[in-house]
Amino acid sequence: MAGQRDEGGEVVTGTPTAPGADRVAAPRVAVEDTGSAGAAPAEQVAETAEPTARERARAIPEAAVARLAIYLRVLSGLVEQGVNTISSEELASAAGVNSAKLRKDLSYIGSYGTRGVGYDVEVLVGQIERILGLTRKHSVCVVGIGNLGHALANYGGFPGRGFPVAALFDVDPDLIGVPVGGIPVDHVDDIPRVVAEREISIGVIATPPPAAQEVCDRLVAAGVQCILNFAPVVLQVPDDVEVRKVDLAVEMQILSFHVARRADEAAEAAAEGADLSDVDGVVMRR
Amino acid sequence: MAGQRDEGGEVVTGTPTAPGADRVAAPRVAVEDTGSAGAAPAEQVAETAEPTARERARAIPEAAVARLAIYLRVLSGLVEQGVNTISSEELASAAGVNSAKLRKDLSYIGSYGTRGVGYDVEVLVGQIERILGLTRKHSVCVVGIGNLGHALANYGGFPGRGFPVAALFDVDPDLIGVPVGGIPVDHVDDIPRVVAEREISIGVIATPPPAAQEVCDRLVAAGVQCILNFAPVVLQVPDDVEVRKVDLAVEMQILSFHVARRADEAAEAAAEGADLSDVDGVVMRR
DNA sequence: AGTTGTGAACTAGTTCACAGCT
DNA sequence: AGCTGTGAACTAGTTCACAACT
Repeated sequence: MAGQRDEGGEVVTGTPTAPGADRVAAPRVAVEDTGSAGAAPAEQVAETAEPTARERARAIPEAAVARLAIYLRVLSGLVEQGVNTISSEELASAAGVNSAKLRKDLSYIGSYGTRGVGYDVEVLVGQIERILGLTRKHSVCVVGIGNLGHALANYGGFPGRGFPVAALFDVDPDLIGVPVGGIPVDHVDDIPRVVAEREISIGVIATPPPAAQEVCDRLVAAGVQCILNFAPVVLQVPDDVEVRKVDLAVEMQILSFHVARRADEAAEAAAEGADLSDVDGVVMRR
Repeated sequence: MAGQRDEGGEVVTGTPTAPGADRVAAPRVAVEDTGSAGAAPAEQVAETAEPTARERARAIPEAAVARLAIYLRVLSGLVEQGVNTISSEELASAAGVNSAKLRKDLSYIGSYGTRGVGYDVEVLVGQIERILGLTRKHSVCVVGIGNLGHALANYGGFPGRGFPVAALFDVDPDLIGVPVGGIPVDHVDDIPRVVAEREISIGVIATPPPAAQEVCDRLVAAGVQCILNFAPVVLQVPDDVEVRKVDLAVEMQILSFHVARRADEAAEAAAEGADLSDVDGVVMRR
């Protein structure tokens, strides 16, 4: 019975060129279009149209990927409760989506259900983990050990297993060497070495805004291709780097927008329906 | 070059869990849907087609709202730098979107640009603030004063101004009364009283997963209609409550998916294009 | 009978491209 | 000459509705 809203978040896959040459801007070469970027020798390989297993993964809509992660969490809970089988209707309601969407999402990863019965919980867990790439380990580093960085480091091994925090970085000399959540903080200057040594594939930026872009550049230079950015800044990265951001200010402002919209609606309703027993004029409900 | 992707959100503010029921749905009835089917003659009031200021706000796509918040941040930076005017092209690039999208987004809030010139930075700041409801104060409470709760409380007055943290709650007796970021922690049992007294309109949930739903219920019962949820749980709320979530696990897993996809593509490319010289490393193009 | 998997229809969101104003 | 604002075209995502299967 609930209205639920799911936030995507923003995926920023590459942006204009180098950080320095900011306003160069060749005339708008649209997104991924045909053009082989300028001098790049990159030629478009033969564009085969056969849907291999790999193609399949590529074809999963971004929005569905986010939901698969949620289904996985719900399913993991079910495994622990000893549930073996579940229908799309049940799983959907536990995940806060409707069943058609759930089935469509699951169909992107294959056909693992049994008609008339439902889905085998363990099978589904396995398949979603496979698609999400959770069968391999992804070491994470956190840059910026302030309030938030501390909190993140202390989660000790991010969300569940599979995302061990393998390094922490900061610029503050007083912090270097100090263990937080069991891991000693390194200096950001050591990013190249440490990232390589510990095979870090995901970088988390929790620095103050002014430092974020430079930290990002360093991570990218060190080979990190996936970044989770908590700093309220729009990062500029090359095309082959994936950035997701978590932006408190934006979230709060979106909520604020809804508060305002709601108030306006109430005012409007009150204005015309002054006669109606407005009842739910203000807050209330339940 | 500029590959950019922006993911909006899913809008299910009033999902009637009843699968068949709806379907009538005149254009926008929305939000306060059929719920009170019986008594209240939810007459469609005069279906005026005039775009009042209010109507306008309602019509802004969710995805655009999120971006407006980003434009606002960029613009605020420009104000400080003393910039007076900016073109859609420039602002777009600073915000990491393309100019057509930016202009379309701004058009939802009105026409404040000057053809041949651009936008007046201060005017735009004012208008976006107005639309996002930032002209009023939105008091916030944080429930769950663990690592994350601490970090949030210490931001002291959330993102910029406008979102003062007015209360903190926890269940731990050792925490009650202890000031964090200047605010003494109250017991969750006091949610009803404190929320009312301090006119809190936004609740932030930073509790462990098992406690999240109950805390949410309490906040809702206390009249909070907007919730930002950090707990990895799908909250069930009534239709008139807006929930946004920040889910670390999901973010990490989406990144993991992209790492995997990338690796697959690389493998694939290597498989067929073994002859090609391009070899410039991993992946390219999307 | 019961439930999945999926084309087809629909809705939301993005980009194009250009008329219209300064 | 330049830049905004926006209909129209397009793309992505969601929901419907039902055939296919157990």
